[in-house]
Amino acid sequence: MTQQLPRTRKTWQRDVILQAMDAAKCHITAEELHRRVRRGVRPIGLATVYRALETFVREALAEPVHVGDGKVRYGLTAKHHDHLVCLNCGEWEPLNECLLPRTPRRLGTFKVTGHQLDVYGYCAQCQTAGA
Amino acid sequence: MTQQLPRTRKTWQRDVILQAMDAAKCHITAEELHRRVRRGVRPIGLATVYRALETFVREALAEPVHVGDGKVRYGLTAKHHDHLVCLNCGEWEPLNECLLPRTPRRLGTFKVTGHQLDVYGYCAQCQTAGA
DNA sequence: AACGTATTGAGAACAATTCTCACCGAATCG
DNA sequence: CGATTCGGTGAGAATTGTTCTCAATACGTT
Repeated sequence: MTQQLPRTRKTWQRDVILQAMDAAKCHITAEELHRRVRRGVRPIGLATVYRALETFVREALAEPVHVGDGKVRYGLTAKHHDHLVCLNCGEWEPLNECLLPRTPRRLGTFKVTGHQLDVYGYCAQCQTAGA
Repeated sequence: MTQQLPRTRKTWQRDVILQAMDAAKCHITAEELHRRVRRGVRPIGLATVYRALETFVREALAEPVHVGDGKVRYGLTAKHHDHLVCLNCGEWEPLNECLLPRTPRRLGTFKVTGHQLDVYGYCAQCQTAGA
């Protein structure tokens, strides 16, 4: 399944999408990103948002997260942070301190560029609810 | 979104599903689980598999993983392990050593029961391909 | 400026997951 | 032990996040 990376071209759409990601406080879904990005003068299609995100991920510029519901969320690698996820209610919140401060650069032949950590458990509310 | 946990009842279907999960070497999808489970004497519906998995997750018996494609995979918490995920080709593999051996039991008011770590980067093949 | 080719947009297509609803059966209570 | 209650089950429909299609556009190079 190895693929040669095609040369990526610079487009104003990707710039806008990157700016929107940078403006976001936490990881956001492609749909949410699309909603924000379409407010601009020139509309950007949802498919383009998905494709841009795919490219960003391949370039290790962005990282996918899968907390909570079935939607994938994306964030800039530069603004990396992990999450607490409640197993009972599904709520999640960003985690300030990174529990994995220094990952090794390599693991065997694998070249490491980043990570995504979800800490599972129960939030305060669900604990008192009898979880 | 807090929900009271209903008392869960013991059913043979859930036992079968749990056994199938225990027999699996790594995390597997609900569909794959269903395929294995339907081979038995009495068939089990796909919806039941999804519902059982949801219950197991709420009880911290199983943990969801989202490596690679768009499918969610599940594994027993007891057999926990993390993954390496290639950003370019999407391939992934289980990671033997856990990079986060001891998570704190609590983080603020949050009660920690486990975690899921995805280490991102590029596999050997994609590195040589010019990634 | 012209060319080759990656990128875009809109909607259709696809697929993983959830929902619906009638029936079943595990746990509880008298 | 038998009745009752309410969570669980099955099959398929429905939902919805994501990818695909294809003609048109526009980077970047020559």
